[in-house]
Amino acid sequence: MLPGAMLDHSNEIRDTRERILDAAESVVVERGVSALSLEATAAAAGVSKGGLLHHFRSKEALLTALVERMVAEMRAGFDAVVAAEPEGPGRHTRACIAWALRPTPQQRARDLRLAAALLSAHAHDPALIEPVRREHARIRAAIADDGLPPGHAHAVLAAADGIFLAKVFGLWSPDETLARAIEAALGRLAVPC
Amino acid sequence: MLPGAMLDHSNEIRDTRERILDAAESVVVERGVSALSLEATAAAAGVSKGGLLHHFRSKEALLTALVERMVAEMRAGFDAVVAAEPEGPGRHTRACIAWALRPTPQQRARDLRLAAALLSAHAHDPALIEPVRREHARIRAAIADDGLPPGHAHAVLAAADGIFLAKVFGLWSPDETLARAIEAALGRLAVPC
DNA sequence: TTCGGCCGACCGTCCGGACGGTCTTGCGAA
DNA sequence: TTCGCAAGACCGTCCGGACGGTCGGCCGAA
Repeated sequence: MLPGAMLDHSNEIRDTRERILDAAESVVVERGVSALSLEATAAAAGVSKGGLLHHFRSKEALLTALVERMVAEMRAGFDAVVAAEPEGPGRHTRACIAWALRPTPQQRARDLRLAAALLSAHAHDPALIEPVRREHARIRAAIADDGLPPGHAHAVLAAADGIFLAKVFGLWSPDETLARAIEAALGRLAVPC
Repeated sequence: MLPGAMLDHSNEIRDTRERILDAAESVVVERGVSALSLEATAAAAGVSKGGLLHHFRSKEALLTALVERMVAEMRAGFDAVVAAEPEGPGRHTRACIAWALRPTPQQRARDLRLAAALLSAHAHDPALIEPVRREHARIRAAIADDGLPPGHAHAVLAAADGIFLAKVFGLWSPDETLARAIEAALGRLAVPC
């Protein structure tokens, strides 16, 4: 056997898991939280129900994995935005602004999927989104130690949360012009005074 | 029969409906969205399942009524806060700040119930929260015509949304000190410049 | 031949909703 | 005033279907 084959095999296993997670998100995005069943997920992933349960021993395990992957993606995305900001006071706060109001195309596509993971996990059991709470606390800690007045930094964080969570519920999303204006307004809070 | 008795009867009917709606919210608050079944709601309301279905012909009808009541409460609450703000530019924007960061004790107690209605309705069918979307649009319209730069006003609205929705998911809630600091920071965006 | 990923039939449970019945209430006729 | 009756609030049971999860077996790769 070629080493490549082993790699392929290993990747296939991993791909199946990822494919199932992708499928679960797709079901929620396209048909709503209430349609997220093991059968529907398996069908969308091109796998039998037994096959799905081979990878995730229960629905809760599936949702836990969904949340973990979501948090990892959010963390990586946010950290990348932080890295793109110049060092100095207000760095993390400005990163919040950029993350919420200057989403990359990939981020834009992923937002709905992150929302799907958050909503479905929370609907099944609010305790499942504990990793999200921890990640939020991590960002709050960075924000609080950002060299800005705490009120300013947390106001910006709240606004970023609001932009994202309003999109989660499909309540509202600013158009490009308004996004730039909001960005400018929040920017006024993100500089040392 | 006394006239009072007729009134009592009429009130009882109304109370039963309200009691069922209260019970549904209680079930969600105490046991999560996934525990919201007609049976559980009926039991919590002290009514049989048949009795519940007499007042709400389907689960969807129950959730629709829940959302309608929630929106009416939010609208009344917000309008009251607006009325308490002095007239002039930025009035609605400052009302957003007060609504999110200076909740009355009653508001505080109701926030969890509003969250329960929002989450359970959205989980069942995202289309059910359409009234919430309309109410949000109404507030946006008021905000946009508030005599402030649109970016500033919408930044404040986003922050208010973020405070509330973060509480919906149990992600975070600022303590009293931080709330005052955030209020002050947002206040800087809510005055004509 | 062994092993692990995967299949698909099956089970027990729960849920939404239907239905027929009971009791109280309001009201018009006698 | 009283009696009968229609209406509506509410009850308790039942059913069809969907869902989460189990289990024994299949099959290709090592």
